[in-house]
Amino acid sequence: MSGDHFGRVGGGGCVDGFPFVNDYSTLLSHSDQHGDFHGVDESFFGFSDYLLGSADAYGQLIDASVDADAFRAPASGGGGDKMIGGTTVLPVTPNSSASWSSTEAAGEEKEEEEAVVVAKEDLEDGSADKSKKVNKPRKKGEKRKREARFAFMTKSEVDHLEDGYRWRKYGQKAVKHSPYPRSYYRCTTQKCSVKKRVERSFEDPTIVITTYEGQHTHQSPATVRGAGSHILAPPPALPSGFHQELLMHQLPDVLNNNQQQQMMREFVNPNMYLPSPLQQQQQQLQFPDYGLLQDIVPPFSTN
DNA sequence: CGCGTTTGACCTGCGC
DNA sequence: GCGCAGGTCAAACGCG
Repeated sequence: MSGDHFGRVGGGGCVDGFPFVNDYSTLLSHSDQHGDFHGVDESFFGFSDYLLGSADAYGQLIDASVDADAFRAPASGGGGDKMIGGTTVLPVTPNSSASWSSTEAAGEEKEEEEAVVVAKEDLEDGSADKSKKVNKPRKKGEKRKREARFAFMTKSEVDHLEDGYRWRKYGQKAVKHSPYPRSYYRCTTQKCSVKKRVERSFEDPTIVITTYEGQHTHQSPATVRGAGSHILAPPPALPSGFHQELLMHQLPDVLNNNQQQQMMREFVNPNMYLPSPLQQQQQQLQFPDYGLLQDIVPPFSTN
């Protein structure tokens, strides 16, 4: 456990000096998948699977780098000393060679560009052949593109958490061994291919597991419209007593602080990053029970 | 009418 | 090769 601690959520609502109205305990997971992503992929899906699996296995997964007891706590419904009283962002992917260095990230972008080109060609060439419903044929041997992912658990009564972006649901699937379905969302902004999956933990139905994939290529619509503060307003549809707590977040230790911060901003909402601690404080105080994603970001913004 | 959701069908990757 | 599970598509539908 000598991993880099690049963020710590104080149990009393303090994050490295940043006051938090909620004592979010966060532990996110992230994976970067490109080339032969097997190792990383496994770590990611392993993580997901463990979330849905037994607590023991769950503990096993993170045993290598994380205090299993602390990790297990969320599944127990956050009893006792508030899940991970002081959450430590801990290294994951012990065996993973995955890295999120800027060079690799750039490589992935390139890969993605190529994918887009291919898709375009398919569209033009195969426009006449639309008999096939789904499917743009991929180059042979080409693996399905997977963008960097970023997952976190949230204790929430609502499945789809507001994060400032607009999402369109494009699918829903039953999850094996879980009574709760998994929903698939895509960012509605054109040219933005960010996706997100939302599912509920079957072990603790109060926990929502959200997985982002890809990076937004635009500003948050809400931010653009509402000059920054709009997105922080609680959604009107929130039930009374709405409560959500971010349970976990985890970033690979191969990232340095700057990269982690960057990821957080890109994955979640780049506009939620507020350079001024005072602004952060004001916003958080203003909306104590909402905006989990905003609340994730500050801890990583404190360098 | 535009936008978002629902839902069944289809495709892909992977393990056996 | 086959079956399963995850992921995606798109028509149909609902809502404001």
